[in-house]
Amino acid sequence: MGNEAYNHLGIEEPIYKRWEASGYFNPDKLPGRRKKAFSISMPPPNVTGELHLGHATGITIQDILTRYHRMLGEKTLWLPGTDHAGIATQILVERLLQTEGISRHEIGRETFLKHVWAWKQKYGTRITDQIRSLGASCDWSREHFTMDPNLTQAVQKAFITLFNEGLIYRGERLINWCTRCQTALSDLEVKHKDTPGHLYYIKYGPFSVATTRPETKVGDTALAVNPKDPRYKKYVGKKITFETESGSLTLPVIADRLVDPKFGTGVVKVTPAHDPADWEMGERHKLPIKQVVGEDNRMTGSAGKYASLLVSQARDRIIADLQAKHLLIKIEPYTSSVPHCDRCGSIVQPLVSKQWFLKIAPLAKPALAAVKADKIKFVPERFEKIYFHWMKNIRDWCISRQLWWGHQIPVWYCQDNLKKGKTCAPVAATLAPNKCQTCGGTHFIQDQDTLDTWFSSGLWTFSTLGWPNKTKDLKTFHPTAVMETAWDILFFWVARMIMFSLKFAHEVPFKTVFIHGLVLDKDGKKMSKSKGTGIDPLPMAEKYGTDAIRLSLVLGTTAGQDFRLSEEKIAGYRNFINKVWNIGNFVDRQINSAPARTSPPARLPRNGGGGGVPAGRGGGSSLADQWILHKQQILVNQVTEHLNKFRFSDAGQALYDFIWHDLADWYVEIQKIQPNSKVLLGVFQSCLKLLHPFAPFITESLWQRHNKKTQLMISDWPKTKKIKPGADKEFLKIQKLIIAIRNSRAVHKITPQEKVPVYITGSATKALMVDKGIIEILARAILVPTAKLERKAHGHEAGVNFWLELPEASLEHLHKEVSNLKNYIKAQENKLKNSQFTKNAPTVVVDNEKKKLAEAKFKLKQLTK
RNA sequence: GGGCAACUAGCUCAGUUGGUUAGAGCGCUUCGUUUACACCGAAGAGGUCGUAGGUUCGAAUCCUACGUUGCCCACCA
Repeated sequence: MGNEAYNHLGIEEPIYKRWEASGYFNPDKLPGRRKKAFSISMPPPNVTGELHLGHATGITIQDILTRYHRMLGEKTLWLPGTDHAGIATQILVERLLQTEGISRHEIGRETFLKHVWAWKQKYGTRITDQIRSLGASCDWSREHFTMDPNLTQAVQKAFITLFNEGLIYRGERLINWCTRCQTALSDLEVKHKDTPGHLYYIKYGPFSVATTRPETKVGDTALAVNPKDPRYKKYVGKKITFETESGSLTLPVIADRLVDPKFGTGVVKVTPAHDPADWEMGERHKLPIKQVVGEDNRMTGSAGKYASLLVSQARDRIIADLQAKHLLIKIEPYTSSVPHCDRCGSIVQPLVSKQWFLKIAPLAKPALAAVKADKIKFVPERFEKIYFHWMKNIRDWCISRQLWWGHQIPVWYCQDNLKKGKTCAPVAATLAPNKCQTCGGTHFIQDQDTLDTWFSSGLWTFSTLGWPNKTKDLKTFHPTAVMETAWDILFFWVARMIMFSLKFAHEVPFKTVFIHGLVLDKDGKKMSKSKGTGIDPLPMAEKYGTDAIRLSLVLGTTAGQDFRLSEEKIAGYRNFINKVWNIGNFVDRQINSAPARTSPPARLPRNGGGGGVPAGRGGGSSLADQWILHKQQILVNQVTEHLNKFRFSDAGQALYDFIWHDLADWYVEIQKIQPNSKVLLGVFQSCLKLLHPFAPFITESLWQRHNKKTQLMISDWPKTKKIKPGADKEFLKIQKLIIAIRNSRAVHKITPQEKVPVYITGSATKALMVDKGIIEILARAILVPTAKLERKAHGHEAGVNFWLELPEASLEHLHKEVSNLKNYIKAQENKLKNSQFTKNAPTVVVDNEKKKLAEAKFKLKQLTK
């Protein structure tokens, strides 16, 4: 009975249901008077998302923080939600419709959006259900979606405010255009990949010009050289006329610092419409802009005879034409950095387009200052540097997307004057204005574009609490305490939340940013679904239990550091969970079967030899009881301290070590000899509390065996106390002696069944004999106290010499120890002889070294008697 | 081109402001079904902390170079 391994199946789901039904995920329903508020905003996963280990890591850490602070008695809110994920969701639904042969252009915007909402209705809870299965104790009654009416209201309010302040503007500028997604992208959504290609050297009159994109040469509007380059000084400011693949052309020669004289030939063709650097030069020198690549990835009408060709075709044609005219000097293999769409992976075309932009500098400045002033702290700290660097070099943010799924830009254009060929000033408003302020017209149409998904997520911490309304939640829970996220969305999201929150909520969005690492596969590669190298957390949870998954994602990891995960690791923590389960079974058995034996054996008064056990403390408790209670209190202090400092791994590791190696390996074994079920139960329940944030299911399940009416989730966190040093000293001697005897037995190949007489002698003999029973059983020995040392000892520990009764003395195993001791003593003596050391080192350190030397010498003497 | 991180036992990783004879898990070796647990217990082997210098009484820990790997940022055509 009760001998079965822990089976999480059938345990986790009812427990989660009970938690949720209790209402305690909601801070308003928590019992007791809770003054201090603690809140975390959950980074909203994409509605299209499927739970991966990255989510699981974040959810686990956030849940640890949430459960910990709830147990501390704080008014704790963890607010969940999902993100509409503009591009990702639109692509997904488009593909879905395509399988039915429907294109979104056929059905139109309104019908398409109905399909997307229907999809969201159907599958949008998948990700939140998965988050529930991880045990997340977030307040589902406050769940939000970025396109909820109140969040949409927040987005509109934010946009209109920025618009009216002149921080949002519309303009024709060079942007990143994904020809596949058919939308503009922000700089962040573009990933540069080193791509092997060619460097073409083309004859431009007197110059040789190197380029990787010869097809853009039909869009050239200048040639540029470095102002300091003596080779070309005489050309600067002049116009040159030269032969091209399509006839003769005249271009000005400008001087610009952007040109690197060492690269290529030091002469650059300038194509302002299709290259960021060229665009910048074009602005500086007021160059004409000639767009030759269109949004459809084909050459435009301005490209002359190459018009309507695909970009790649145009390139081949131009090269052929140049060759025919002997204008191509040479081709070199060359690897250059080519922009790709972060979403779909196709090549991004830089081109000029009319888009909405957010002026970022006025927002970035306070966002920088807040972190500099430590109003926001990053854990680990090094990410502040990365944040600063990015913030300082940030450029205006292209916020409009040519998508249908998202927040439609709340800007209205008057149509009436348009007929007369005039344009009125656009108006930013939630609804169409009644009357045009410019012309009195009454017909308006709304801007067709939507906002970048990250515009709405940037408002997340406060829009979910009710902003722009002045709600109680906003007042109570904002700023949030911690933002827990991965480093890969530091710029996308964290930086923008800081800017927006300072702008609109007039305070920081969170006080600490905790950054976890990415989960890598066991070969150290980023997990990838397409490559099949990923571990899917849900089947793993099914197999090993959710608690084991949670532990494997937190223990043995460091903040900000990517870490590897393997199934073996998860199995290891499953074993630990099983250990906890079995300790629970043992505790039950002790309580039920041995209630009469709870009083410990009578104690002899201890002399302790100075600094021993505090006499009054613990009354009738045994040395083992005192030891475990002492260690237990150290554990409470450590776990609390680690959690306060976001050292989740250290906290979990301390628990793992204590529960397995102190509680199970020693104290439980001693309970079989010297039961004290009161202490046992107390220590165990304290462990359940400390472990609960990490492994909520098993701890709650075990807790409710003895506390049917209460929930561990809302029990009080154990209190930290000052540690009295030395309270464990006497028991440590017993432990050492047992280990030493076991060691000797193993070396001498004494089988475990065989109980052997062990002779002990020395000053501590009397004290140790008090716990004779423990030593004899755990070391499988019969202790024989002896007046004096009768032969060479097999060991010296804890103030006694001991030797085993063996037909022949075999002391070989001691040789190594003796030689180690000798070496150590020599090193210590040298150290202490060094006057520089004794002079400079703190006295505590010196004294400690002296003490260690004395101990080693004494031990050596005992062993060589 | 700039920057960041990692390099510690066969493998995966700790090592909290420099101070015990550098730790854990897995794996390995030997032994063991002792009434919580074989998803277990006991004992053990295994590391000159990437390399070379430097600072210091003292360095895995601080500084400087270098090497290897990974990542981020960047307008080098």
